[in-house]
Amino acid sequence: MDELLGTATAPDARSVPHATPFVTTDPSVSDDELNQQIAGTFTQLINQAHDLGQDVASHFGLTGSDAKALFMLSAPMTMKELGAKMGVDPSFVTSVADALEKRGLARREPSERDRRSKNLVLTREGEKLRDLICGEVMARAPWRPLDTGERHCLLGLLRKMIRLGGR
Amino acid sequence: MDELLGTATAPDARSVPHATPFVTTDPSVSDDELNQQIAGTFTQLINQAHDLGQDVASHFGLTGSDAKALFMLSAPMTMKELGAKMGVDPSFVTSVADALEKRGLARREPSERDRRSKNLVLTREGEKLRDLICGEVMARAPWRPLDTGERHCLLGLLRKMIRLGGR
DNA sequence: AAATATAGTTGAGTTACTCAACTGTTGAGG
DNA sequence: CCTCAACAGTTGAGTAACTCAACTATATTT
Repeated sequence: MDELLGTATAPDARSVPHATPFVTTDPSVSDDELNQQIAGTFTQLINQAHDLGQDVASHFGLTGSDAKALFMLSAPMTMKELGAKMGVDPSFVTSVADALEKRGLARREPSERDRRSKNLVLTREGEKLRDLICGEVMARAPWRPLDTGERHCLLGLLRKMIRLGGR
Repeated sequence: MDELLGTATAPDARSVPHATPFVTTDPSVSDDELNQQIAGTFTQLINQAHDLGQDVASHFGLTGSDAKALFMLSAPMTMKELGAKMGVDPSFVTSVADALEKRGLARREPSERDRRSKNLVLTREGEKLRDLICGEVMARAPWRPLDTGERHCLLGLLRKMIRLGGR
């Protein structure tokens, strides 16, 4: 966890691996303007992505949260872990797990190490549906119009934002 | 990896104005993997940004939607326009407008051209609060760790995604 | 053995919406 | 001018996506 930054003094080229943007810094745009424009497009994109998720999920008869959980359960994990990964309260994990179990997409398996905790495991059905949904989302993902190079660049920027922007 | 640096072809420059990413396309990462990783970081960022919005809004005693509306009302507009901009149902605009009006942050002004429609206008208070919130959000925005060049690059990519990725 | 912490559940409440049905206004066609 | 469909906004009911407080059943610490 603590390779957080590598170093604060590292050159930019290293901080965003695989994506070294050589940019024509346009001096006609002030920093404030730039930030405003990023804020605008960013929120638009967030809405777009959110709607995409909802749309695809409901198309397959799931709520957005259920689909999100399905996606994250590629590897089995305990309720607590899923809650942490989804960033939600444990009680909400219960209702999501209930929903998935009711549809036969996942099951709770008692942990052997700790009888308080339960592992969530996808069933075959669950895996199949996850793959279907995943494919549909990818096919309509917002980065569809970007070429490979641009995608690498995007990933680098996203990672830098997450590493340093969290909290 | 570095040997490819700078070999990116010039034509890319046209596709994303003001942001010309010369990218080291790493062949060790498959397209599928790349997309998966983008999907993961992207959803993480979306959550982060969403939480930021909620957090700042509630810190100022507003709901997230109210703050969003406040931000978008920099220029006055009709309910319908605000609904379109926020991407929500007209009926929800009513409740947001009610909330803002009740707090004295905005008021409904009857349109002169069309007596069915009403313009939403921020009060002085509304403008002050919007600026406060805006400042707070900017100070904690996820692109905080990006330098100016990287921000231009990001904006270019975001715009390309919105222009071509939307429905 | 007792006290405390932890994993998960239940129930109540909130926020952020949508949808269907209604009111008052407008604009186009007869 | 009159009608009538389309439209802006509102109301009320319902849903999705949560949180919070309180509880149960284990686990860990003392």
